[in-house]
Order: sequence, then structure tokens, then C-alpha cells
Amino acid sequence: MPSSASIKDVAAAAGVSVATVSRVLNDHPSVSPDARARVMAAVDSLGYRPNAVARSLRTDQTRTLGLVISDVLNPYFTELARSVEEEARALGYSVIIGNADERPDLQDHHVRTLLDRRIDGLLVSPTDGGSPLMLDAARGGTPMVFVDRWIPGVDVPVVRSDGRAAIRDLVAHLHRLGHRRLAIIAGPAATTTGSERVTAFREALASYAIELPDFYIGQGDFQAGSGRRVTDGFLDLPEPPEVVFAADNLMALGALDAIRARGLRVPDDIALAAFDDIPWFVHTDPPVTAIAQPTTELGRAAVRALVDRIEGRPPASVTLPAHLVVRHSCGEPRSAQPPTSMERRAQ
Amino acid sequence: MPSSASIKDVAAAAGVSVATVSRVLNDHPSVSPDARARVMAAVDSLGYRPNAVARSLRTDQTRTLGLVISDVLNPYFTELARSVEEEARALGYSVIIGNADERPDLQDHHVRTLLDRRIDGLLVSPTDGGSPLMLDAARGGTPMVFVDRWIPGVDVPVVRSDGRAAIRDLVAHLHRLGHRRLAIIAGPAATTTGSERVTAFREALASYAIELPDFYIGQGDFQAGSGRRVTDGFLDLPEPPEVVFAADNLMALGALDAIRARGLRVPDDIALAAFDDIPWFVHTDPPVTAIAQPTTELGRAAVRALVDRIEGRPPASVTLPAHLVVRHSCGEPRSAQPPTSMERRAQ
DNA sequence: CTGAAAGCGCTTACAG
DNA sequence: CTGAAAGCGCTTACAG
Repeated sequence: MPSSASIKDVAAAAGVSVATVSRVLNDHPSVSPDARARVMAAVDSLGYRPNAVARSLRTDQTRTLGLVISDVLNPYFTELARSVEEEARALGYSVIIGNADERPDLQDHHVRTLLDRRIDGLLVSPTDGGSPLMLDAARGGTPMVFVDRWIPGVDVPVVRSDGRAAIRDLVAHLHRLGHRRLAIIAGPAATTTGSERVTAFREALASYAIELPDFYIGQGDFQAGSGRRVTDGFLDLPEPPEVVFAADNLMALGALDAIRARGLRVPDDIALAAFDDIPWFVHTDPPVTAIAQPTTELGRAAVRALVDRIEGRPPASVTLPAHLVVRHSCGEPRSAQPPTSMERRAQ
Repeated sequence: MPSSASIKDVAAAAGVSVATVSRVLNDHPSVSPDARARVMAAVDSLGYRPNAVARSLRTDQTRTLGLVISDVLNPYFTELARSVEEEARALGYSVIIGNADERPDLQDHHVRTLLDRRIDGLLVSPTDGGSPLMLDAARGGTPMVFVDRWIPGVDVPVVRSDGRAAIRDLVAHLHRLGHRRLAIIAGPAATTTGSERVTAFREALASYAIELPDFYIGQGDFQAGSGRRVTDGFLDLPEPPEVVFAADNLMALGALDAIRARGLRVPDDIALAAFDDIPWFVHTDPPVTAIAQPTTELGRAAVRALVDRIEGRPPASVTLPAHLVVRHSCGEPRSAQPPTSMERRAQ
């Protein structure tokens, strides 16, 4: 087991003190070339690797970021997580991901675990309105930034995208196609993205003098199962909506399931649009009209804000625009070939 | 900052020694009820949380598992990662995920980082045939198990699924539909899943006296871009294949992109099948015939094997069967409604 | 049942 | 340029 050698073994093998070993390992300038060479040789021959746990205890920093997301299985969050890890790595940090599965209790579990591990900073996309633990954490000493979703009234930078303009574009698109009975599958009201998307949708409809009655607002939880249940409910209405707008891609998948289970077709029988765009939407039957967030940029910006905070620079909140990607699920004519998923991702 | 209180502060507040505090925190039996109560009260009022870093250094265990996967953006691996975290949590472990993005250098980076952090055990799905570092790690002191992919000749338990029977079923299905020119988009030959799927495909074809010529074997890397390039190559052949079998779901996505970019239709112009099934395959145009792995069970079994090894019990390799899910992308008639993604996932 | 003390593997003033 | 020593926050024999 080469990895069990400690700094003491290296010092002994090199004939120097542990202080000197530590210095060469940390590129401290005041080490003689000779000592440096002997230490390096000892490190190599012993296969020595510094113990990060010991180092963290001593330096009081772990060079680790925590990321608590609502649902790893949601492609939007998977992509966000990937971007976060990439940027963090570039800045010399590791990231530990906690998957809350849209469950506040699980979210708290991960926040607690991460805090116990003394991560240097925490990135979170809160599943709810803020548990006592989360609030404590936000007020406590650990640098924190919210990404995608946030908790109002808490003094923490927020990195997110604003979908309101894109939702207005979507509603304009829908209205132009003649749709007047529009329904939404909402996310949990306790999440900002859950409530904001409904509000933005309602406001956009209002500018066309269209109401959003309660029976056209289905309460989902950002997971596929709820999209299915809500859509079933819409379809059972005496006057079902002409369009269903799912507030995330997973609920859109559930909606597709429900529509398909009844032998109905999109967009002929009912139109569908989704918040969050993913590569598969290009290839679904039909391709789904969606609102795309600049996910990679969001992840990058969130990490930069957090690292700024950790390293003593003033962090900035950032809001990036989302945009509408029109495809065929709302009834528009099949004319030009839309870009493929590869092209779209490259842009 | 409540989290900055240390065990010393708690001891002072409770009027006991740090040893006693440690004992109540660790549920050691020999503590008087009175001392216990005073300690608990102090813990509460200080908002004390034990420092996991210090504890790990002292106990030489981190209660953490490392998981190095080839690509988080691949839904198969995302689901695997989720299952791993879930089972690990049930057993009292955390997991740190390293995403190799199919790059051996990144894989090594994560293995190194994880080892430096002194994780208790390592789960890996190797991206290549085994870098020196990986080989060292496998021979070294850290408990390890391979999941999905493995490195031949290394004495490490393997938890994976065997797709050979399902590939035979697929070829039978394809043959019955009259297809005779079959091509495969392979994964990297340096990965076991990359080479095995080609071998199994070739053997299955052989039993129908069909050859698998080199020009019908496209070299991919399990990512969408390669699926697209390879498919383009197939389509440019003087005699293109009638069927393309993608060795994973991402390359199938790339294939769909390529086919679509030429204005061709699946299955009329060319049939498509994929290894790895995902919820979206139910809703693609057309629904994709795929080979499904018992992903959740794989993740669970891998964690159990690793924890067995960590805790001194003999770990067992496990091999689970994959199975064919026939949908419409190979040309079969559209008759009965296939199950929705929800139903399929529940079974 | 309890506490003083050693020690896990590092880093870093401090003194030389 | 170098080393002895202190100390990060815990746990755990050891002695009482």
C-alpha cells in the first residue's frame, strides 16, 4: 500500500525534517535545490501522496464546494452540475454533489453533511422555501450562493436565469397559433421557479386578455409522475385546455406519457410546451417547443460568484436571459428543418 | 457562526472534559445521565456540529465512497450514480462523484483526488484499459469495485450486466424483420463494454450466417458527436446498412441527429437500435428499440459489494441480465401501445 | 463514570 | 535555508 506513507516517512527517507518536506510539497521558495531533489526522490520511491484530510484540518480549508441540487435525474440539473464541476476544477476546487430529489428532508441531510465536512462554500438550488437549517446556513459562516432557485429575503447572491421574456414569447407564439385555453403544470409554490413561471405565464396571458383559471393550473413537483397526473386531470376536464405548458422538462415527459396513454396526439389533440430545453426534445414525437436556459453559463457564473465570496472578493448576483426555441409541439407547420441537438448545443 | 464552535467549547459550556463530550456524541454507554444531559444542552445552545475532517483524521475513515463514472450527462450513468448514492446513504456512507467525461486524464485526476481525500472505497467504471494510476489503486490499499465496465486481469470485484442474450434477441428481431446489412457504432475498444458489445453482436450475426464487415463497424466514444460522425460515414457508403445499432444511448442520439439532418426517416430509410434504455426512448420519433440494463440494481449491488469489502466481509462479483425492449425503430408494425416510460420504470 | 494525555498527518510562525 | 514545536479538532486506550 504505497498510499499509506506519511510525510514522516518521506522526511526520514530524504534525511530532512517534515517541515522541509511540507515546504517542497507546497512550493515554498526557501528550500535548497539539494533538499528539494532528495525530497522529490523520496516522494517518488514511496509513492507518497499528501493526506488531504490532515491538510484540511490544519489549514481550515478543504478546497471543496458543495452543490445541493433538487434532482440529478433532471437533465437540466445534470448539465448544471457538470458545468459547476468543470468551472470549479478550473479554479482548483473539487465539488461534492448532494441530490435532494425534490425532498426538503433530503436536502437538509445533504446540507448538514456538507457543512460537517467543512466545505469551503455551498451552492444550492433550494427545494423549498427554506428550512431552519438552510436559513441558519445562509446566515452562518459558510459562503453560499443560490443557483437557479433561491430563497427570498435571505442575503445570499443569486445566479439564475430570467424566463419572463421567453414566456411572453411563448404565449405570443401560442396566441398566434390560435390557442386560447392555456394550462400550466406548475412546480412547487415553495420554490421560486415554481411560482415565478406561473406568474409570468399569467401576466403574459393577461396582455392578450386571457385568464388563467385555477382549474388550468396543475400543481406538480417538477417530477415526471406529477406531470402525468396533472395532465390526466386536465384531460378529464369538461373543457380541456388546448395547450399544456410544463414548468420543467420532466413534467413535460410525464405529460407526453399521459397524452400518449390515451391515444391522443401532440399537437393535433393538444399542444405542449416546456420550460427547460434538452437534447432529446429535438427527437421527440413531435419535437418539443421549449424555453432554453443558458445552463452552462449559469453553472460557471455560480461557481465564480461563490469562489469570489470564499476568497474575499465581493460576489455578484447574476441574471441571464432564457430564450424560446420553437419546434412543432404547439401546432406550427412543419417547414424548415430545425437545428439538431448538436447544433443547438454548440451555439 | 454557530458552526465554528469546537468540542472544547461544548466541554467548557457543559462543565465536562472533551472526552465526555466525545462519548455522548458517539453514544458511548458509559456516560452518566446527568453529564449526557448537560452536554446535549450545550450542543444545542452552541449549535455545535462535529468536525468531520478532524474525526476522519483521527479514526482513519471518512465514511465516504468515491464513484468515478465515464460521463454524468449520459442518463444511464446518471441513474447509476443516483442509485449508488441512495444505497450508500442507506448504509451510512456519503458518495463523491467524479465525472471522467470519457477522458482517461480526467479519470485519473478524479481517482487521485479521491484517494488523496482518503475515501473508504472506490467504485469505478473505467474509461480505458487501465492507467498506471488506476492499476496502482486497484493493487493498493483502497477497497475498490468495478461497475458496468472493468479492467481485465485486475483482481477487483465486478458488478455489471451481461447484454449478450439481449443482443442475440435483438439480432433475431432484426433478422425476422428482414434486415441483413447490419452495422454497429461501437464504444472505445479499450473499454470492456465497448469491445464486448461488438463481439456479442458479431457472434449473434454469425448464427444467421451474416458477417460484420469492418466498414459496418464504426468507432465511437460513447458520446453523441461520435454517433453522428459514424452514422454519417455509414450513410456515405456505396451500400449503407439497413440497421444501425448504437452501443449506447448517447451515440443513438447522435445517429438520430445525423439521420434527421439528411431528411431521412427511421425506420423507413434506416433502422436504429440502442444499448441502454432511457425514458425518452418511449417518446422519440419513432420510439427506439433498446436493450435495458437493471441500472438501479447494478448501483445497489456495487455499493453492497464495496461496503462488504470495506467492512471486512468477502465481496462478490455480480452479473445481472439485460433485456430487449422492442419498440418501433427497427420497422415492426405499429400495433399495440407499448408501455409508457413511467410504467416501464416501475416494473 | 470521568479526565488527562497521546496522536492522527499535516502546516507554519519562530528561532537560528 | 532548516528544524523543533505547536496546534488544527477530534477519539480512545489508560488510569483512576
